[in-house]
Amino acid sequence: MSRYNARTVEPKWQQAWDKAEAFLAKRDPSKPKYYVLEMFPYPSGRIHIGHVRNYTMGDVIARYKSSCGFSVLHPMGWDAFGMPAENAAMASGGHPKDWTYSNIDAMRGQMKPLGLSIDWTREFATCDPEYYGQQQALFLDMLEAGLVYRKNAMVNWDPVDMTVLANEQVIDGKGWRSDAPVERRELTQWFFNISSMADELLEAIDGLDNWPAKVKLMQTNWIGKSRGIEIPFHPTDGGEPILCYSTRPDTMRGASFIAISPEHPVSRALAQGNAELTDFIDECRKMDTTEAAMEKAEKKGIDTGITVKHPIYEGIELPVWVGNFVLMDYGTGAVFGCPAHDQRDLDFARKYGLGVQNAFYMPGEEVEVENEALVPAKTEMVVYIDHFAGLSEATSQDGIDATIDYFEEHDLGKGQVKFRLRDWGLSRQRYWGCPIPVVHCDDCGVVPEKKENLPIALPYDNGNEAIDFSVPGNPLDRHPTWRDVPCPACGKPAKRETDTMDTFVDSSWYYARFTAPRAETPTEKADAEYWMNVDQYIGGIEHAILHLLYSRFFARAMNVTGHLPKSASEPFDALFTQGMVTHAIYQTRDTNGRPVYHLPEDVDEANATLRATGEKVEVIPSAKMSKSKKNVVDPVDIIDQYGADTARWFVLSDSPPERDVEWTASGAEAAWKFLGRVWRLAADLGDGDDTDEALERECAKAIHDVTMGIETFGFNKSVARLYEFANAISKSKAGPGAKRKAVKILAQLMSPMTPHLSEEIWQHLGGEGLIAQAPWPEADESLLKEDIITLPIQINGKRRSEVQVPADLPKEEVEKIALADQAVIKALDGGSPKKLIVVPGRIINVVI
RNA sequence: GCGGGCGUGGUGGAAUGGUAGACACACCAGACUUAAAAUCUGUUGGGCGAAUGCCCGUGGGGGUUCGAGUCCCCCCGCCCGCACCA
Repeated sequence: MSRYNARTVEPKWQQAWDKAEAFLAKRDPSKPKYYVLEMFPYPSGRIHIGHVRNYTMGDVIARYKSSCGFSVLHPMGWDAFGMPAENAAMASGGHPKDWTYSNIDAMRGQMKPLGLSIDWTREFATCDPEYYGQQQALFLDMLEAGLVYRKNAMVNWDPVDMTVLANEQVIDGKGWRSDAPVERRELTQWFFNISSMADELLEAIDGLDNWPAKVKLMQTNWIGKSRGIEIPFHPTDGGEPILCYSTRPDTMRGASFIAISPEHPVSRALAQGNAELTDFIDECRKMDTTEAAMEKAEKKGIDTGITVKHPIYEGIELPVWVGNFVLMDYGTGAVFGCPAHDQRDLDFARKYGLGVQNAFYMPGEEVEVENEALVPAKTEMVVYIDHFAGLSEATSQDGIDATIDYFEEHDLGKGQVKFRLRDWGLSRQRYWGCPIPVVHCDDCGVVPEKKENLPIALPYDNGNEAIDFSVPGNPLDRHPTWRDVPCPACGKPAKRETDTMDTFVDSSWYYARFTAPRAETPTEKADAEYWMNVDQYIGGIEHAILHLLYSRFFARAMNVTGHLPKSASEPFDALFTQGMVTHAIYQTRDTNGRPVYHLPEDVDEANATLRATGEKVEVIPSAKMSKSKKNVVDPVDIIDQYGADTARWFVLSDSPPERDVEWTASGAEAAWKFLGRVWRLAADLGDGDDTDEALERECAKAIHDVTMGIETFGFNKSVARLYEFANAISKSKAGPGAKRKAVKILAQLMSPMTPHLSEEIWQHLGGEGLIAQAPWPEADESLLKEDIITLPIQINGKRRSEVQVPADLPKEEVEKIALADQAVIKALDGGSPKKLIVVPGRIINVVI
C-alpha cells in the first residue's frame, strides 16, 4: 500500500489540469454559463489564511458547477492601487510600482499551489495601464453622461506635513506621522453622481433574492430614503428664513431651539466679527471628517443670539444655536431640536438650559419627559397634545403624514423625500492611483482628455531622477514635466489634473472587465452579454455597503454609457459574505506595561508559555488576524507541511462559511489525518461485480446531502456528511465491487474540496479521464426514501418516548399508535388528552 | 453615537418553530506494539439514581406557542460598517 504524498501528487495534477486546459473559460453557446467570482485581493505580498478560505469556497462552487455541465468563468486579479504601496515607498524607499508587482508575483506563487480552478489567462492588475486606461475611458463617458461633476468638499488636512490625510491616517484626531491635530480643509473635487440613482438603487434591492438579508438591510439603511419636510423658520428681526429639514415634524410642539451646522452659511456669516463664534467654528473644524468621530464627540453648541418664530404657535420664539453635531451634508444643515423626543436634543437642552416640552404621551401615561427622551416606534400609538392638525391618538407615522399635509396646505413648509446617500467623492491627492483624465486650461476651463491619448499613464520617475516618496504630498503635483500638457481643446499650455481616483473605482467594474480582459474598449459586447452577470459573488461582510453599492452604481453607469447590457444593471445575481479567519493573540507586557505580541509558532499553546523562555503569555482568544498583533498564520507553512488539499479541507470544515473561524493547528492536523484515511480506503481495494443495497443507500443519501450542502454554502455540513460517508464505507461489510463504487463516489463528492486527492483516487480506481471533467454523480431517488420512520413522542412538550411507523401512515393511525404507547398510557392515567398534535414525519405531542 | 450581525459541551460547531449537542477536535479507556508514533475500537453537557429513568441546560431577564437555540421585547458581551483602509 502506497502512502499518499501530497508533495508529489499535487503538482502532478495541477500540470494535468493545465495540459487539459480544464479551467479555460470558453464562450460556448451550447452550454449554460456560470460566472463565479471571489473579491479580488489587495497584493499585500503574502496570502493570508482568509484568502485561502475565500478562494477555496469559490473554487468549490466553480468545480462543482463545471461538473454539473456549466461553462465556468472563474478569474483572478489584483486590486493593486492604494496607500500601502506608497507607504512602503515612503518608509523604505523603492517604488510603489515595483513593490506592487513583486508582491503580485509573490502572491500568485503562493496561490498557485492551492490548485484553484482559475483561468489565469484572464489575470490583470488594476495598476496595469491597459486596465486603468479603460477606466479613464469609462470616466470620460460618465462625464459626458452627466454622472461626474466637481464641487467643494472637506478633507482631513495635516497642518504640519501640509498634506491631505485619509481617515485611516488620522489617529485620535491627529496626523499619523506629524501627530499634529488635523483640520478640515475645503478642496474642489470630483464626484460621481450616485445620488441621482438613489431611488433606483434602493428599489432594486428588493429584486436581489440571493443576497443576504442583512446586506440588503444595510444597503437600504445606508441609502436612507426618508419622507420629511423642509420648514422655513423666520427670524424675529426679519431677514432670510432658516430652512430646517425634519423627518419628525409631528414633534413640532416640542421644538425648543434651532441648531445649525458650523459650516452653515448663516454660521459663517455670523462668525464675521464674532470672536466667540469664530473660535467655536474653528474648534469644530479641528476634528476629523468621519461621521463616527462627530457622533461620538461631546455635543457642544453656542447661542447665536438670533431667535426665530415658531411656525405654528404665535408668540413663541426659538433660539438659534450652532451645534457641532449638525451635518452640513445631510438635509439643509439645520434642524429644529425637540428634546422631549430625541435623546441627543434632550442632552443638549439639559446642558444649555433649553426648554423641554412633550409633543405627545404614551396612551394612559401622561408624564413629562425628564432625562430620557420618549421615542416610540413610528408604528406605535401615541396621544398628541393639542396637535395643530387636530390629531389626538394616532401612530407617529400618521402624525408625520398629517403634519406634512397640514404644513403644505397652510404654506408653512414643503414635503421632501431625502436620501442619506451622499455623492461619491473620487478625488485622491495621491500618486498610486488611476489618474483622472482631464486637463485644466486657463481659457477653456476643465477639459476632458481625448480618448486617443489614453491611457494617461503614471510617470515612473522624474525624468532622470527617481521620485522621492518620502516627501509628504502628491509627487504628481511636483513632477517637473508630467503636469504640463497642451489643452486638448485649444492646444495652449495647460495643466493636467494631478488627483487620482479612489481605489474603489478600480474595484467597481473589474467583474465586467474579466469577461474580456484584453479588449481595446472597457468591455466587449458579445463577451459581456454571454458572461454577465456574476452568478455567485463571494467576499467579506466588511464590503457589505461601500464596494457593493459602488459596483451596483457602476453597472448602471456602464449601461448608460453603453458598456454593459441593461440586464447587467445588478451585476451580482447571488452574494455570499464569508466570515473572517481569527486566531488567538499571545502577548506579554514590557516593563512599562505595554503589550508585546508573539507569533503563534513561538508559543507553546498547551501551556500558554513562550517556547524560548517559558514565560507565561496572556491569551486573547479569537481576534481578527493582523500583522501588528502577530496573530497571523501563514497558509504557505500549512501547504508546505500537509499539502493544499489539507488546507482546503480544513478551511471548509467545522465553521459555517458566513461565520468567523478560529484557526487552530490541531484542526489542520485532523484534516490531514482524515485525507490519509480516505486514501487508505481507496488504496488497497479489490474489485468485483458484487452489489450491496445498504451501501447503495448510503451513496444516494451522501450524494443528496453533500450536493445540498454545496448548493446552499453549507460546506461545513458537506464536510461532516463526507466524514459520515467515509465512516459508513469503512464499516460496511459489503464486497469489494460495491465498496469500489462507493469510494469513487466519495472521491467525486470530495473533488471540489480536495481536488488533488480525488484525482489520485479516481485514477487509482480506474476512473475515466480527469475527475475534474467527470459529470457530477446523481442520487438514485428511489433509494432516498425511508419506509419506516421513528417519531418522537412528547408529553406536554417533553420527549418521553418514540414509535416506529411506516412513513406513509395516515395521521389518524399515527394518533392511535401514539395513544397506545406505554409512556402515554402511564401519563394519561386513564384520562384523555387535552390535545393531540401530530406533525407528519416529524413529531407527536400529547398535551395533558 | 448610529446601522447591521453574532452568542449552543473542555473546543470548532449541528439542529425547515418539532428528539439540543450531528460531525470533528481534545481528553480518557482499550486493542496492536518490547516501547513509542501511526492506526483501530469505545466513553465523554451538568446533576441525582442500583436501575427502567428523573431534573437542569443554548449569554441574562421577560413574552408568544401544544412545543423556542430558532419568533418578539429589554439587558449584557463581542464583531463588522460609518462614506479618504482595502
